[in-house]
Amino acid sequence: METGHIPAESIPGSFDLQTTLESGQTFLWERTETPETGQWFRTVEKTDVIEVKARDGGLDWRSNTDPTDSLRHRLDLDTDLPDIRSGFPNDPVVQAAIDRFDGLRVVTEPVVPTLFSFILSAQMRIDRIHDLVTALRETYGDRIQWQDGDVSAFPDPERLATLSEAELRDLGLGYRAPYVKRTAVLLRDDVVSLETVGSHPYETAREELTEFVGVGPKVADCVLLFGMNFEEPVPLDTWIQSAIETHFPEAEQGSYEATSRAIRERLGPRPGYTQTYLFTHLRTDESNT
DNA sequence: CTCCAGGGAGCCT
DNA sequence: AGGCTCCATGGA
Repeated sequence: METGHIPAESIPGSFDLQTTLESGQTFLWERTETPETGQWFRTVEKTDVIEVKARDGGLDWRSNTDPTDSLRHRLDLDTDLPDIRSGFPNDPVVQAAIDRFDGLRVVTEPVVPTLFSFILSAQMRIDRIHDLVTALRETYGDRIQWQDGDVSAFPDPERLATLSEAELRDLGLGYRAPYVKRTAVLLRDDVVSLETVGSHPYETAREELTEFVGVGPKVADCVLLFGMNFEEPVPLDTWIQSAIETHFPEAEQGSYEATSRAIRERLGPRPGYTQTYLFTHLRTDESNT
């Protein structure tokens, strides 16, 4: 096992590890918390196990490989966060979100697990999405040997494509079970290439992602924002729709496509970042203003 | 009991 | 293109 540290001085602006990993952007990390060791987060990327812990504004890490480059990319540690936040619109609810969440960053997680995660996300609470992603990992993912017992990687499309709809329903996926299987087949057979999608402009890429089953415009936006490093997507989920009604009523245009363009214009140069702050704020604020 | 959760597919006009 | 209806599951 290797260990190391990513110092705060190398990160432009602050970083809140827990909020970033537990705000519904990614479902691929497990939190392990003990009084002796503190709060660690663990994920598996192919055959690499990566563990991180916040310390002194930076990150301690433990891994079976040097994860520094991967972490900097996944957790957006090279982005000048104060610069991003200063571009947010001068709107009361947006400013309230900024005040509450200091070091929230928008992740770029491995795209295939992100795609399946957000297919599962339809009409589900965030804790349950994480539970289902974990169930998929632990039931059908490859085991990677690690310190105190094995850990599980997210199963690849080839594996998921071999599963029956009934096997997926047994995990609690409900009506999303056939979506997962059919999308896995499309990926396995390379009917839709994620690499090609990623090379196209935002709206084209979103349209192409909806060729997967269980992927409409909202899920596609989440995949582009949290898995493919696009800056434009503003996923219009129930929370953001509600925020539009209350705070940006003129952006409501009837259709997803038109409303998406209108709200994007109102959220500054990095709409996806603004959206993530808004979503995290509204979802966790009881007064809901 | 009802209502809701980071929606989308299938089918209708 | 746009509007309906149905879809599993678990928690409040």
